[in-house]
Parts: sequence; C-alpha cells; structure tokens
Amino acid sequence: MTTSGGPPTVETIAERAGVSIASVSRVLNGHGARPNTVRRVEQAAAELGYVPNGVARSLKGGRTRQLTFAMPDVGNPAYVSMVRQIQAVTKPLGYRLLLHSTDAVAEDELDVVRSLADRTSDGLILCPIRVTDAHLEVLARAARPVVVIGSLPDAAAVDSVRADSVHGTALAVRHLVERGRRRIAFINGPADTVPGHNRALGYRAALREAGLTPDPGLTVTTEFGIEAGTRAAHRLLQARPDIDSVFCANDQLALGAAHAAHDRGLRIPDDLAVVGMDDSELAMAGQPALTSVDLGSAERGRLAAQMLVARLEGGDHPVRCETVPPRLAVRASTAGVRGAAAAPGPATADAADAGGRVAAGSAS
Amino acid sequence: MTTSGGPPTVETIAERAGVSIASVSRVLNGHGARPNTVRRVEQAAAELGYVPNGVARSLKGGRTRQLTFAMPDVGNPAYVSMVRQIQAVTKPLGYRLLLHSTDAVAEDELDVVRSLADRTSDGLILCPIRVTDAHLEVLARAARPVVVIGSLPDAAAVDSVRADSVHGTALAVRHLVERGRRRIAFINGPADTVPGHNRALGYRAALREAGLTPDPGLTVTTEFGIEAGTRAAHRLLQARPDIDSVFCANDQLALGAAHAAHDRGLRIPDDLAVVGMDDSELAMAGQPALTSVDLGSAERGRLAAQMLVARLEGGDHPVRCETVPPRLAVRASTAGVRGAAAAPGPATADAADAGGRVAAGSAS
DNA sequence: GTGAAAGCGCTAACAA
DNA sequence: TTGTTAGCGCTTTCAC
Repeated sequence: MTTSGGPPTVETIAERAGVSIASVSRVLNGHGARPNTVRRVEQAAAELGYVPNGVARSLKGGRTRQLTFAMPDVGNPAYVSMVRQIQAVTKPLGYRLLLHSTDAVAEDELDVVRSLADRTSDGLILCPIRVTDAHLEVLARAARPVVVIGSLPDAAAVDSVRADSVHGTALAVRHLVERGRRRIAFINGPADTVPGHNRALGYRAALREAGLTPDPGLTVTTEFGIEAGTRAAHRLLQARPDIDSVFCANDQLALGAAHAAHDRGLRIPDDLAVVGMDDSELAMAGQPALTSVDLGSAERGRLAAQMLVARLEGGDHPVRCETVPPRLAVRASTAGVRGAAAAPGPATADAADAGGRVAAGSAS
Repeated sequence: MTTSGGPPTVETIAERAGVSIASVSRVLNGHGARPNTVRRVEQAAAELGYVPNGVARSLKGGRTRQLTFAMPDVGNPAYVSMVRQIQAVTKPLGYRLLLHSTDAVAEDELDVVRSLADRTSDGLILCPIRVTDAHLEVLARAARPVVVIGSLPDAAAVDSVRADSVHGTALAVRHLVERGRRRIAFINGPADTVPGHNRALGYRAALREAGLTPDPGLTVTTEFGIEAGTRAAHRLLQARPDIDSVFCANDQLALGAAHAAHDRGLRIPDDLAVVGMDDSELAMAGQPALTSVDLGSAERGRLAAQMLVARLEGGDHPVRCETVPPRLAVRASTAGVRGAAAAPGPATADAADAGGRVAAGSAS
C-alpha cells in the first residue's frame, strides 16, 4: 500500500515527484539536489500540503526539540514571569515548552525528572520548593540535562540558578531602617523551605547590623496568599500595635497586610510602612504602590533557559551555578515620614549598591 | 550490535530475560503471558531501570498524549486560570500540556493550528484574540481536533466555548444602577476585538434598559494594564468630574482606575464606585476589594479541556458550542452610598438571577 | 504462550 | 546527484 488515505509522507511525495524518498528528504532538508529535482519535490510537497511528522523525526534524530519547565504553581506571578522569559529564550530557537505544575508535591517533582528517561523532552528546568536527598539522587541519574532554579549543595553536579533571599531580605530591612523605622515586623512564608529559612536569617542579620535586637514576637509565619497576609497582619497589629513597619515574604502577603492596616485605620506609609517581595504586578496594585524586593524571577528564568540551551547545543562544559542579585523597587509604601510620594519611576538598587557583600557561600 | 551503551530498550530487556522482544512488550503492556515470563521480564526491566521510549511509542501508536494550549499572554490571570483548569482535567488522564504564548499575533495562532500536522500533539485548545477568515480556513483543515475558546460563526464546524461579555457587562452596569449610580463611565480594552465590541454593546444596552442615555463622552478605550487604567481614569475624571462610577474591562484597568481615584482624593465607593472584570486575584488586591464580573475563565478552561478529551477519546459526535454565563462578585468597591462594607464572602449572582435573558444568539 | 517479522515516517550511510 | 537500504524503539499481526 503506497499512497493510502492518511496524511502525506515522504513516500507520497516521492511518488508524485517521481523520485526516491531519499531525494525528498534531502530537498526538504536543503541538502542539495539538481534544480529540477528540487523543483519537482517542492511542488509536490506544496500541492499535498506536506508537513513532516515530528515524531518520526524525533525518533530518528534522538531530539524532540521540546523542553520542560516544572514549577510549584502556575498561578504564582513569580513563576509566570519565569515562564515568559524561558519562552523568550527558547522559542526563537525552535523549542516547544512543556509545562508542569507540581503543586509543590516533592514526589511530583521527582517523577518529572524520572520521566526524562522517556525521551519525550530534551531537557528540564526544575523549580523545586525544597531540595531533598531524594532529589539529589534522582537528579544525579537524570536521563537528560536539567537546570535547577533553587539552591543545591555544592557537591551536586547540576547546573543551577539561585536567588539570594538572605541579601534580598536584608535589602528590605536596611531600607526600612534608613527610612527611620525601628520596630520592623516580618511576615514570613512557610519556614520549612530553604527560601523561608534564608529570609529569616537575612532578617535577623540585617537587624543586628543596624544595631537593633531581633524580637521573636515581631515575626509571624504563614502560608502565601492575600487573605493569609491579612490575617497574619491583624494578629500582629493586635499583639504589637507598636510596630512601625512590616516586611512580607511576597507581594500577596504584603497586599493582605496593607488591607489589614487600612481596616484598622492605619495610614500607609505614615503609620505603617509595608515592603513586599517578588516585585510582581501585585506590587503596583497596592494602595499606595508597594515597595518590593525583586529576587529576579525573570532573570533566573532567562538564565536557566540559557544554561539549558548551552548544555543541549554547546559541547560539554563544567557545571555552572549562578546567583542572581536582589533589587529593591522603592515605591510609596515606604515613603519617608513626611509622607512624600516616591519618584514616578521606581528607584532600584542592587545588593552591592546597598552596601551588601554578595557572599556566594551563604547565598540561596 | 545488541546491547550497546545507550539506555535500555526492549531488546536489552529481552536479552537479559531470555525472551523475545514481543514478550517484553506484551508483559510491559499487561497483555498476558506465562507467570514465569512475566516475572523474568519485570525483574530485568526493574534492574535496568527501563523506561519506554515515548517517541517510539507515539510513532507506532499515532498518539503522543500531548495537548497544546495556545493563548495570547501567559501573564494574564484569566489565561492562567484556564491553564490551571486544563491541567486539572488532562493531567489525571495522562496528558502532558504544551504551552504556547501567541502574544495575540494572529499569524502565530494560525501557525499553531497548522503545526498540528506535524503529529506532535494530539489536540489543541486555541484562545484567539480575534477570529478572522484565515482562522476559519485553517481550522477547517486542522489535522487534529481543536477546541476554540471564543466566539465562532455558527457555520464553523469546530467545538467551542464562549464567554458572554454582552451579559457580563450588563450585569455590572445593572448592579451599579441598583446601587444608585447614574453617571456610569466605561473604560474598555481594545475595541477591535470581538469581546471589546461585545462589551460596548452590553454597556449601551444595559444603560438603555435602565432608562439612561449612553453618553459617548463616558467611554474610553485603551490597552489592558494597570498603568493604562490609571491614565485612562485620569483623563476621564479630568474631563468628566461628574461621574459617580466606572466599569472597567478587566481587573488591571480597574485597579489602575482606583489608583487614579485615590490620587485625586476621591473615596471608593463613596465618591466613585469601581467594577472590574475577570474576578482575578487582583480584585481582592484592590483597596477596597473590587467588585468584579467573572466571565468564567476557569470554567471555560475546564469545559474546553473536557470537550477536547471527549473528541479524542470518545467516538464521533456533533460539534458542540457551550456558553458560560457570567457572574458578579460583589465587594466593597460598590458598596451602597452609606459606605457600608459588603458581606464578608462575595455575593454572586448569575446572569439569570440578575434578570438577564441569556440569548444564545447574541452571546460572545 | 511465544517468537519472527513487518512497519510507523523519517534520516543518513553507502552504492551506483 | 540519486536510489537502495538500514535502522531509530516500539507494538502488533501471524505462525508455530
């Protein structure tokens, strides 16, 4: 059965053009042929509306030109901005992007890495919520290149891009101190994660650096989410009405905290300064607009994509580990006590500018 | 060359287990074999850490178990909630999800449909910004099942799920009228799209229904975005300080408008009531929380996924076209003139409750 | 129940 | 330059 009912294949074209399938393949891949052959093949292909079967091609070539991105939550703006940057890097190179939402379930993350063995994807960018020993084990045996967005032990032979939440947090605290705040509360996300732990470290370190004594009663831990932020802030303001500012582990929490403050009749920033984290669109949505620490989600996504592509297309090279420095976007929610609005465009300062030593060792 | 250096294949296992590759395949697919054979094959597979090559499987079977979702913008919360629902439906069925951000470029959308011919994906959910004749032509020849999220001519033989922006808009306007507002402005998104056009229709119709005369000076058209909303609202409030409420074509615009109102010293809702659209997380982020029309992004995503799966797995069935009714989430930004806060949980009302006739003909 | 062999659609090595 | 042919790894007849 030569020309059957299905979609056209190289064989269909070969028959129609009166050449062999090898010639068809050559012409279609630009591997040179006699002008006359080229013309006939191209015409036949056009007439039949031929599109090469990508699966067959992949089977032969061993590459699918598909990349996978696995992150905890599609809904989180920080990950969405990673998706956007990854697309920006890989799409022009002809890669398709497979999306995986792990809902922060570790077993799901492991499965994604394991499934690289099915040859369905050429590489993976993994954004785990927490790296366990099981992760390291599975990553070591990964069938395809993987780039991790997050902190890995130095021993792990895996490319990675990390944020620096220690210094990011410090950036926020220092900024509040500079604006004259002294009783700086902290609404942290889940503490049993690497970033959560590092933010707590950065917070305490920056307070001490400023000559302030960390007060355990000023730290609250909760899940991420606007409503969670509202509840946490109410609890905090109830127990400690003396605080003059609050730093939140992401913009959702900060927005929730701002709501709570308004409910209690507090003015922002006069009575309470608020700082968020991630510098997502939500920060602009605040009333007033929120100062926010940008941990470089977009930059991390871009770097990870570039590293993965380099691993796939470049030759072998040593394991890379990049750390993206945090930046502070200053807005009206931390304006000086005089209540003056911040400059129109958000002022930014990277960790170094703000007096930070971006120590690679303690980075996360 | 039998057992080479690459990853294990059916042949590797066959050798190790001392059986034929056919038996390996049968055992691995649960097609019955002698207990002893089963045991030996399973053991060999386990020892080798065998994972079937998905590409080879697809080539043979003609299905990739991959689905594609193409939408205008990964960053838009409305599409993100579609992604989440699509995942929820398809992941348990063993499908992977390919994501495509078309940036609202029509040619990109067409390419996605055309590329179905490469057999790399089993089906597509397409969310076009505007359906042109070229779309219809390409859709008619699609190599794989497609479900469109959006409005299609009745003649198109393509499954589709549509929102009802006409009635969604009317819901918002009626609600404002009920709350005693009379000078209701409208900040619309790009007007040269089907939804943009329909929102304009719904706005005017609802005003007339309430006995109010649409005033062209009260409608402003702009791009989507928080800052665009702020600028549009400033323009509006400058030219027409008499307005008592504003309806915005999405939550970003509404948030921007709320900012502008605050800047001008207007109180929400007392001086200006604000209604958004999409009922995204941004609505909760407003100060006060924004009343918002939910056009059912999540529901549309879920339905589209179910329709696609039905098309792929069920037998043939007639073309389906579902319309998702809008809902109104009432929050503090439209509280009554007395300034009382809305009930804690958002009250919702579907189009029918609010007195609408959900006419299929005019739906979009 | 099991094995040999065909073939999914393509690319590339080899011959002519 | 062109055609013949051998696989890529898998599933599935078809004999035995």
